[in-house]
Amino acid sequence: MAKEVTSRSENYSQWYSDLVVKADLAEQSAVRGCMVIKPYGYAIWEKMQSILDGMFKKTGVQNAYFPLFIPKSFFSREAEHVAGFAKECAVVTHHRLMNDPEGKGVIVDPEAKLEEELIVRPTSETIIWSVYKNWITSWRDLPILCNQWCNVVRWEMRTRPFLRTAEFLWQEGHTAHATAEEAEAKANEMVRVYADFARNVLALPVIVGHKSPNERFAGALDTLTIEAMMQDGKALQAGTSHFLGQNFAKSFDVQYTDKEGQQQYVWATSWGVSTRLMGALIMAHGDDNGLVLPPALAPIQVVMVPIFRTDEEHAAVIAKFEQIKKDLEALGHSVKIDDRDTLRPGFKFAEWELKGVPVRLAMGARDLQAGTVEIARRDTLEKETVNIEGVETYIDNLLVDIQKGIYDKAVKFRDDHVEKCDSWEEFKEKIQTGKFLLCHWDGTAETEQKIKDETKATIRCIPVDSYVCEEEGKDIYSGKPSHRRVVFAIAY
RNA sequence: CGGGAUGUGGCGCAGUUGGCUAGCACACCACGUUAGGGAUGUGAGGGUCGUCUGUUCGAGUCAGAUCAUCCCGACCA
Repeated sequence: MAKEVTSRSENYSQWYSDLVVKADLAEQSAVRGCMVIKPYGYAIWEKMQSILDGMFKKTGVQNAYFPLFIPKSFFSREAEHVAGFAKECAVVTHHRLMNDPEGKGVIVDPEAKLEEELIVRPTSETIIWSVYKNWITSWRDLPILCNQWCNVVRWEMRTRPFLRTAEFLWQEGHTAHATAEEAEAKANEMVRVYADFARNVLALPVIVGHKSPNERFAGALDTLTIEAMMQDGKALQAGTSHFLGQNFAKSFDVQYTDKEGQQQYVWATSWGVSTRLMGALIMAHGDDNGLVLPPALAPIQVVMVPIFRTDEEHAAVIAKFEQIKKDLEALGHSVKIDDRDTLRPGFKFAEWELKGVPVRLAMGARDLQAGTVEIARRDTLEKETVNIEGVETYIDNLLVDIQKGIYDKAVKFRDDHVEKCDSWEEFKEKIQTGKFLLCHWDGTAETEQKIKDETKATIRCIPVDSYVCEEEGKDIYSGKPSHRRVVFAIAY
């Protein structure tokens, strides 16, 4: 029987696409560059949402919702911001359809042309700041800490499931503060939330750092990022948090009266993560048998597959499963008994592996006799048979183990693929083999651009927690003096 | 938008220099035997070949146009 998933070694990108489809996460939709997220894939996204949302709320952030459509004129207020998005927007020009008088089908009613076009949001800064203007008049109104879960549309020229789709789901937080310090602290706090989430829930060992000016968000003074490494050694920007300074406040004239009675512009941040996190998860942990979900994220943590010949055996196994299920649920775990009687056990094993369920139990006549159950862990594919007594405690511990195992494996992989590099010749060669290279950089956009032109590698970040390397040296390309190393990699 | 490629049942493909009722594997449906790692036998159903126009006695096959998709760039979370 042929493998469902193409081997990674052949073509990583093909492997990834196959995995997305075969694991029942998503499929291509009829709309260019968009995808249909299927129930199983969406359950994973929902879980991400609920965990993240809880983390946001602990920092005082509240959810809100702003319109999908943004009047075109809003975009003309922040020049730098628009430069970053104008090229890739979907624009609504009409509001009505009509029957084609010439023949079949419907056409856009030319009478229904909008006076002002509406832009389908590529991000909501402009509309949110036009609203914030009315919300903020006094220092007592600050800070404003809002987040919205929504979809956005960017008419990308090239799309890829979960990593870059024309429409994607995300959350975008937008905050307004009285002082620069407070805003910067918030941007920093939120990137920490992302890093914690990535490491503890997604088991992704991300690198936290600042973006170089070239790679910054349009309109930001500083962009913080979490950068993850995929199994082909390429980088994926998994989340960003921006310190926007007073750019948006000035463009949208958002001022407050301070305690001294002076008019002041507010300071802003924005931060977001998207369904791209799903892509990160798949590419970082998946193997040739399919998805590997960390227990903290898995919508189903334990799946149970009964093996039986007769109705009596079936009933006995299911009864045992029900008991274990109850015990596991009492410990807060999500469990599924796969009681489909039309499929053979081997098929179910393969299917649940494809879907990445962390722990699988199998029980048949043999086990009923012996009072045991077979436990398989998805991350290592190891199987063992344990006594049914106290199995819930065993699984409880096993899930913790698996979570740690997946993370540790990813950390090891990353550490094995990060190295210092001080020779330009070596750089050109090694960067193509899927490595993060820690190199000196003279801090100029020119050098960064030249390196990008010659090798496609970009500065992923100037790290602030892992791989921090403050030391004197010479720029790898220009030879000019440098005070620290930065992370170079080829990115998705 | 530049370079390359592809459109044939649900998915993946074959279909030669135009020729007869468009084929294969998988999936689907029915029945039987099976069930500890993606079972198997028999039978059944489903496509008008992306779209339009042309050439021809005859077009999935040739020509033109058009639409769509994919890959490689530029752009980007």
